[in-house]
Amino acid sequence: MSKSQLTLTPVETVACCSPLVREPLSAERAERVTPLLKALADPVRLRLVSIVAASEGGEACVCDLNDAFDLSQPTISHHLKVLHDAGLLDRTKRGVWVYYGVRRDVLADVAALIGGGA
Amino acid sequence: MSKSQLTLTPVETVACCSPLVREPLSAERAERVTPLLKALADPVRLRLVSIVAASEGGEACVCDLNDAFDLSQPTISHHLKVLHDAGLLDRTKRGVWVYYGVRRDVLADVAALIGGGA
DNA sequence: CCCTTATATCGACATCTGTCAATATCGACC
DNA sequence: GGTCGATATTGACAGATGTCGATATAAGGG
Repeated sequence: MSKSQLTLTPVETVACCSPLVREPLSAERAERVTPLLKALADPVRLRLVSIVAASEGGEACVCDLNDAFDLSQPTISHHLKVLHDAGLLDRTKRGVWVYYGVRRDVLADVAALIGGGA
Repeated sequence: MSKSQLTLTPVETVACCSPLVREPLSAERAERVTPLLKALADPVRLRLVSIVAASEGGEACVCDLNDAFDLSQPTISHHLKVLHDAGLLDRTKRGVWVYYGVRRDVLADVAALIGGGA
């Protein structure tokens, strides 16, 4: 690990340490991991991740995602941005379309943090 | 399962189904699971769960939890209530003290939902 | 009984968040 | 270059959330 502990991103932080139940989480680690959980803690975003993850190749076009919800296009775009900024979704532009792909490794790290001691 | 799907609690819902990445989460399931993630998606509550879970016997006294934070006692009490209401922590009163214990099974179910396909 | 100690509830407040309509940007195609 | 379709950004607003101080409740000890 070349980066200083002080500059770890949420994704790096959640990947680096023992699960919740092993030893108390430090305040700094908790602060850095929380954005990932906040990103998942919304019904629309949870479904977005799920739809993307369950799609072939683990990615889906925004046009399809918009159709899956009864929400405005800007709202979906906003939620996708939140998930992307958190590091949970990759973004790829192909022609006019944008595809979001799930970071399964990050999901797995989050899961390991929460349930790693069970 | 004796209860109707319509009355499932968050804890029951998260325990019952396939992970995010297997098949798209329905809107109703997403709505029912989200409270659990919201409960975890706060740095103070994440640390509370961690401290409780890492304690001997998987439970800790509120008095100790208060001391671990630079926050007012009502604030900690509020966060513990959120975690308890979500079904993540058990509450036991022993004499004057209240002990909160972690529901490892629920944590495991949440983890399985998020990372179950990795 | 009263007092003390532990925990919860209430009311208030500032901040954060989800949503939309309007608008901007970016690519492709004519 | 102009237009059109796909996605992002902006600004506004209502409602949710985290925090506190003050107060309530509950249990034990004198």
